[in-house]
Amino acid sequence: MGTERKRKVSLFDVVDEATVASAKMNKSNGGGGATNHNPMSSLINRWTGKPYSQRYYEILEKRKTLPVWHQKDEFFQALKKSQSLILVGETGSGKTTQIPQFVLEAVDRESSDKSRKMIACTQPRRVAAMSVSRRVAEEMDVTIGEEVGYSIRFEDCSSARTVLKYLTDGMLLREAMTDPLLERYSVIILDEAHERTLATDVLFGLLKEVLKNRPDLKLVVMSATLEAEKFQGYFFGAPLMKVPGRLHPVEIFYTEEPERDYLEAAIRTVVQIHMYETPGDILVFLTGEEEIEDACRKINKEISNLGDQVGPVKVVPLYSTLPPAMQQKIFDAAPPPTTEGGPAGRKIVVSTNIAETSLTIDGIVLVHIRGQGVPEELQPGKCFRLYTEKSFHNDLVPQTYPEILRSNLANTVLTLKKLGIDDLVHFDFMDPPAPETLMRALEVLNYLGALDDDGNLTKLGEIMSEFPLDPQMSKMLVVSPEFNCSNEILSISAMLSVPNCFVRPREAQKAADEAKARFGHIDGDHLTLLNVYHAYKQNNEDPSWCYENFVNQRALKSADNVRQQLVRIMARFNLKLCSTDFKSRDYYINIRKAMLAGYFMQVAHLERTGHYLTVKDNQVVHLHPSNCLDHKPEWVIYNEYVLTSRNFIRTVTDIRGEWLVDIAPHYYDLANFPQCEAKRVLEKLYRKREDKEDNKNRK
DNA sequence: GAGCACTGC
Repeated sequence: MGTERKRKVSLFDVVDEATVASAKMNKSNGGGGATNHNPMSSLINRWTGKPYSQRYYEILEKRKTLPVWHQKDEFFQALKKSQSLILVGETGSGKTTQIPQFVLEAVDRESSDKSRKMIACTQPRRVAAMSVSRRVAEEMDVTIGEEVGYSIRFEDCSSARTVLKYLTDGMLLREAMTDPLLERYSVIILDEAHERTLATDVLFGLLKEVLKNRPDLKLVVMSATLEAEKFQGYFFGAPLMKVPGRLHPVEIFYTEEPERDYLEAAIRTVVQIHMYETPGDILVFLTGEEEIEDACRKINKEISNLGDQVGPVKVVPLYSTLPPAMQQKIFDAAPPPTTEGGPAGRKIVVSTNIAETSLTIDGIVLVHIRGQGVPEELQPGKCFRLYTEKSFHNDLVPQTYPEILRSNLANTVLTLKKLGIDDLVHFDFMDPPAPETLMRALEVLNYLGALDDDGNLTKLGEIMSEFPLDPQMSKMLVVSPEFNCSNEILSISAMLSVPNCFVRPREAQKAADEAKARFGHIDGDHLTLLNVYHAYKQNNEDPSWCYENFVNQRALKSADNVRQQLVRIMARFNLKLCSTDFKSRDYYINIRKAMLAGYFMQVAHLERTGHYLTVKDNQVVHLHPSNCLDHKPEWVIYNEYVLTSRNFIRTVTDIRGEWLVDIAPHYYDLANFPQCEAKRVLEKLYRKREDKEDNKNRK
């Protein structure tokens, strides 16, 4: 009874005025310390049942300066009135951290029922889901993973107590596959909707359906100004609320002349900022992992060469394949001065575009960018652009074409089928893909046996849809036990799912090529990848072994992670984990056959002219020079078709024509096969097979 | 004889 009363008193809105007053009072008393007598300390945290910490009040005071706070009541009313709501806010408005808390407060007012449903807030990127949820947990004075949590691939940091869950859009889509009405949620917030990821677009259409069937569910779509009216029109004319961004003075500097070597220019600029600018952290944008690691090393080296005349630095890389614990380092504080009163320390974050939007790193005041992102609203500071002003206006065209209009949809269609969407043609996409693209996807899934001839999901398709992989790869995995090699196919799938594991530094190309050749398997690149994985495990995942053999340890570690996830899914469907005896001559043959069972649509045939032609669509292709074959096989399967200086097929493996006829006769049905050399060869193979069967029957 | 990178499950 007593706790009930305390809880009611402690609701956020009641706390507001009083707490700020108390925080101010504490501040004027000399602030902060636990020894202070806080007159409001009797206020109890609604979630933990304990008094709020001093820090809570300090943070609350800061939160109240965010633009979004001035529209809190307006938001409550809009949310109450309408099932869906569009919220437009620029970076810096505080929407990502505050709106979910407002929603929580609104829901909490309506019902304090313990069996209440969760609030979901989606983000397009993992780092954002993780970092924002931590921030919100701190603001609410609760432990991350308890009342506030997050769920991303490989890491579920939530519990039965969780009431507010941040997750990636892809993760929510996964959840919808087992819970099509998303019944564990009462409110769904789609953040950064303007990014229009494939998952967001599918969620749009799905949620439109779900809202009809669940009058109790509410949807908040949050977006930057772009296309807000389009969202409004799409979501039944939902009310639109605008939140201004925080205005920060950001000075922008351009280079006078185009930079020849932007990496070198970036490093030079960072060093100069560190030497001459006022304290504040630095954020640098570069293009990729290798470049970032390289830049971090060089920055560290250059600054340590300067000795004591400059402050200490902490250089932190940030990119998606970095393990989460390393990504968290971007939130570490800048190092203190080495000597008392000496030059200030600085944190330097060197990042890909994952930090470009939707991520606020405290203390960043100097932004230094290359590329198309324009994070001007971060905080007061300076932005150094390593290109000319002219180039900024003329050359940097924002790419706004949604992913769904650019992608192969086989995987998306499989997901939609699993979600119970039968009529894809009439599915309410915000931007419908071309019908041919959908038809092509349906056809591929039918050939793979995931859909029957009526377009219905088969048992096989249902299992395939559970794997976070392309349908070809899931098919190969699901059938691999029939070829007695699921362990090996698991390893190959994992290796194909991570960034290229072969490192080839400019200064040691020859040594790197030699190292790669030692893993080479004459039958193809897939088997070479298998060799690398086996060698990595046999050497106990030793980092120095990786370094000496020019393989990227992070890629292998991540492959191992992916493999474990795939193993769990295999177990869920009682798919047997098995291997052919390594000494058997069938060991590699079985693996190659299993791969073909998934990739029979990605086959090329060597013509007498010496060129490869892809089957059915007859495109001239070349083996990518990174391949490790010592011969030109008559038939190959390939993992990727890359159009660069020529048409290349990359990651190729030798397979036999006979297998095509045995494993995928439905695809290699010559009745609808274009005239070509491959067709004539296949005709012979079919005749041979018939003869064989005749002989058998005669015996 | 070689275009790179990034995001998500």
